[in-house]
Amino acid sequence: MRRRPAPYRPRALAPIERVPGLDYDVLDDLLGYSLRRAQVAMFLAFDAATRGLDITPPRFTALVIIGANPGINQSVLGRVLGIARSGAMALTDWFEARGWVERRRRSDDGRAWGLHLTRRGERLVARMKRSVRRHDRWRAAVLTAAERRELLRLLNKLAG
Amino acid sequence: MRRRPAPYRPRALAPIERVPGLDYDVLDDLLGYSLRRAQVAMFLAFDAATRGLDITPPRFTALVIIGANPGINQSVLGRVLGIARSGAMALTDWFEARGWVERRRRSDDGRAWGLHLTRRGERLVARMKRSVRRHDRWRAAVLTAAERRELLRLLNKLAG
DNA sequence: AGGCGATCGTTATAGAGCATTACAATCGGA
DNA sequence: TCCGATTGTAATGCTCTATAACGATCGCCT
Repeated sequence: MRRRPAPYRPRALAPIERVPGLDYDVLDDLLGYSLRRAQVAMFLAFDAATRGLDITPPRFTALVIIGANPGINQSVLGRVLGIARSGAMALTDWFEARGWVERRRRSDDGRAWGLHLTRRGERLVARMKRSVRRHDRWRAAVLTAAERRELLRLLNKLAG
Repeated sequence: MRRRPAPYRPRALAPIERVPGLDYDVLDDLLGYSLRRAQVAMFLAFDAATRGLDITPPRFTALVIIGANPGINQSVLGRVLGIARSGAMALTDWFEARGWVERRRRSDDGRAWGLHLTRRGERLVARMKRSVRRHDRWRAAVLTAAERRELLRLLNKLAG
C-alpha cells in the first residue's frame, strides 16, 4: 500500500514579483502560470475584504455553501471544496467553536449531520459576502465591464 | 515580536466537484472563485505533463527561470516565486541533490551563488517545457485560438 | 581607511493545511 | 438478514512555508 506523493498545493500568496529584465521564457505563454499570477492578485483583494476575520478563501466558500444549502453534510462540503472528509470535519469544528455553524441531527440519515449557519453566522456571512464582492469588483476595475464578463465566461468554460 | 498568522496558501488540487443542484450563491460571480476552479483544471494538465518526475508548478517555474537566466541568485529566485529565501534555499538543495542545478561562485559578489542548470538539467528542462506546453494547450483546446489569446490578455491585465 | 546598515546564504524552529488510514455506526439493496 | 458502501471521527505524518537569528560580504558615507 504505497503512499501516493502528496498532491501539490499552490504556494504562498506573498506577492509574486515581476522582476524587470528577467527572462520568463515559456512561462508567459502558459495559461497555468498566468492563472496563478491573476489568482494572487485577486487574493490580495480578498485579504483586504476579510481583514481581521481570520478567514481564508476555503473558509469563505464553505460558509457561503452552508448558508445557501442548509442541511448539507460534511462529506458533500468536502467534495465541493476539493478536500477530504477529515478536512471538512476540522473546518466544521472551527466554525462551530466560533458559534457560526451548528450541526443538527437529520431524521433521514442517522450517520450524517446537517450543517446550518447560526443567527450570528448568518449575519457575519451576509457582511462578508458584501465585502468580498465589493473588493472583487474593485480589483477587477482594471477591466471594463465587458472584459470582466468575458473573463468569467472563459474561466468557466476552461474549468469545465 | 509577535508571530504573524501564517499567510493563507490555497489548497489541494483534488478535483473540485461541481455538485448538481447545489446553490453556489455569490461564488459564481466572483473572479477569485472562477480563477481557482480554472487553475485546478489547468493543474490536471500540468500533472499529466510531468507525471513521474516529482515536479510541481513552483519547481517547474524555478527550473525555467534558472535556465533562462543563468547566474541568477537564490534571493531573486525567491522573489520571482513569491517565497522566502529559506524556501529558495531548500528548493535549490533539492535540485542540486538531483544533479539538475549547480551553485557557482560569482566573481562580482562574494555572498551570492550563481545558479546554473547542469547538462542533465538542461536536457530535462527542455523536455519538460515541451511537455508542459503541449498539455497546457491541449487542456485549453476547449477554447478557440482567439479565446485563448484573449484569456491570456485579460489574465495579464488583471495580474498587473 | 573605517564604520555601518543592507543583503546573501544558511540553519533551526514552528505551524497551517492537507492526506491517509482505520474504525464504529448506519444505510440500502440483494 | 447479510454485506458492501457511506458518514463522521480520531490519530498520524508529510509538505510547504514563514520567522528569526547568525556570519560573511557588500556598498556607501564620512
